Amino acid sequence: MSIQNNIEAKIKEGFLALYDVEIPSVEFQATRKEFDGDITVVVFPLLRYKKGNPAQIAEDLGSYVQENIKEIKSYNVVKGFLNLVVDDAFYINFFNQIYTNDTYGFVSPKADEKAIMVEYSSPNTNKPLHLGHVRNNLLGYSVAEILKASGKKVYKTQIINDRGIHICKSMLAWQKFGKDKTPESTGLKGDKLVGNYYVKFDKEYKIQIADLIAKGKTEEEAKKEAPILVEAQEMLRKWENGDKETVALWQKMNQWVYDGFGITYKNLGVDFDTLYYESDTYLLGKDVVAQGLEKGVFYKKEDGSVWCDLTDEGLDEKIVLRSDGTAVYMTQDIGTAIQRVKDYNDVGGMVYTVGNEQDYHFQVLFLILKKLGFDWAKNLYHLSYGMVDLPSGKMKSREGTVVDADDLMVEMTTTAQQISEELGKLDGYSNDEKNELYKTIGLGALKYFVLKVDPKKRILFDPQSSVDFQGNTGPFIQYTYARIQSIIRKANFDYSKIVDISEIVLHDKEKEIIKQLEIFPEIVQQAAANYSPAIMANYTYDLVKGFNSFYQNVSILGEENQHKKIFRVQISKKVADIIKSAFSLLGIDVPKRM
RNA sequence: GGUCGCGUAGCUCAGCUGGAUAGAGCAUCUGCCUUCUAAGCAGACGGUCACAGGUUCGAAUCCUGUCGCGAUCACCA
Repeated sequence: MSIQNNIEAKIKEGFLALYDVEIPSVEFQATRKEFDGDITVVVFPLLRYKKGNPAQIAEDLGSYVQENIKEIKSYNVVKGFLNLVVDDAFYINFFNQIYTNDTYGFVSPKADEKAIMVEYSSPNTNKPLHLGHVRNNLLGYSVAEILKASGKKVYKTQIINDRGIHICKSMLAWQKFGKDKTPESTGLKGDKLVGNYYVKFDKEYKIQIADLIAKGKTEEEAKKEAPILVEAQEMLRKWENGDKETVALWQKMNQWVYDGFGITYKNLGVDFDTLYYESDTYLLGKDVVAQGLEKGVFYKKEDGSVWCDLTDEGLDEKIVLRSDGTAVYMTQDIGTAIQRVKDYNDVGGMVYTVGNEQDYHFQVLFLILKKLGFDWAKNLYHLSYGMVDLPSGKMKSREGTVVDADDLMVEMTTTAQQISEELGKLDGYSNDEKNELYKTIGLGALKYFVLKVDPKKRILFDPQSSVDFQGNTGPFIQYTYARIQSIIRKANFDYSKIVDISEIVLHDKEKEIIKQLEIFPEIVQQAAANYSPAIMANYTYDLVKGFNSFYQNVSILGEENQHKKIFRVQISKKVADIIKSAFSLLGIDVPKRM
């Protein structure tokens, strides 16, 4: 039983004994540091059950608790707050208990529990990944890892948007303007090469529009009639009809893109358990629509199009099948969701990592799946995140105002290298080891920068001022980890034995750290429940701040009392372990030195 | 216009399932490397928690309205 549960039970018991009234719950908070104590009982809410002076009630309860719980050393009352001082022995015991637990804070998945499928990344295959995708990837990966740690079985997946008019645009432009160019011949990453032709298409398209307008067409007409667009549409029709040449070209260029993406994913450190391709799934969902029609979930309009009426739910009517019988985006998403549960029959819920411009779409999708009667539909979550904006505004691929994912990672690594070289602490490291470290630090800075912010908030990224390496940053936390590794390397004595409670008196800083360690399992659960890597990031920062203060103010290896020395090394090691665990949930590596 | 989200220090963000005097980092300014890594520590400065009402013993937090910013409301994806 945790100390808090124990106190809660005794407060209830005491309340009954003192006032003959039963209370349903007790409100706790950590004691603010300007007051003496560890745990605080807020008495105000109890006044509902027993009228009186809150300070007096606090006094009575404090006295009762102190007498009945041996870990409560003393108490004091400030207004309606009952501050309880917990005995050192409790914290030392607690620490001893978790010290050797390598998976502290993590819950292993239960055999009979349903799995969650987490979708993220889901790029279009006509252009390279940019900073927006980076946020998506980091969020999706991290939430998947956090869910795993919280005790869920997780499948990571994506739906690759590998078909459609936008894909045909880059295919067509390549055919027209770069037929002999390949990743091999140009030395370009495949996704970059293909992306260049997507931009090229847009340029050509704009020229043709201007041309048509000059010849007297309206802008609207020009946009529809530009020959290059008409050709792209024709190409899409050919693809849909299975035209051999078109399909072969599509396969070739998509493969270039996949090879490029593969490199980016590897560098970013994200992975997937299973992949879905839109070219396989875009026709799915039509049967379901037919079934939904029978059930009366959908209805048909005169022109043959099928709709779902969501006006009762405060939403609009939504089309689920075109009048010509073809699928729309919504049809496809309905079909894909169902397909996934068919493929992985232990899946009981899904998380979709998609930007907040699609909030409405997912609201509708989830509602429709519920109406269709799928029991897993209640466990669908849209992990909606804010856009990443530049000081100049929104990123636009076609206009070349994007921050490229590969370039960004290189820049971060270079910055890490510059700082490391200035500090010059890496004597004895080989070039390979150094380069590996620069990557760890650079990516750590980038990932932490992105993940520490609440997902639903938009991020402003200024390439000029770039990402910090000091203060509340990834490298700051990595640095603390590296320092602890240094202590462990230097601790050339046996510190494996558990320290006896009677041998030491806790330093305030040590107590702070143990309290922080105590809440780690709760933080994992909280981060999972809120789908929020930011909660994990901010926790780690608090833990590290506490440790640094300890490190700078208290001697560890220089401590003369052997018991204290051992205990301090153990605390340091445990903090390092938790940093590593917490950062692994954010997808961030930690270095042995830096 | 309807709907949804956001608005906290000069800047970037915590805190939001209501509790004590609203916290960090960056920037600016003071100290601290003959002692375990100064990417650090200790401190100073900095606030009408967008605004106005309401609920409550108590509101940055919950409710209503206003303003500002963003997204969305396609037989596009």
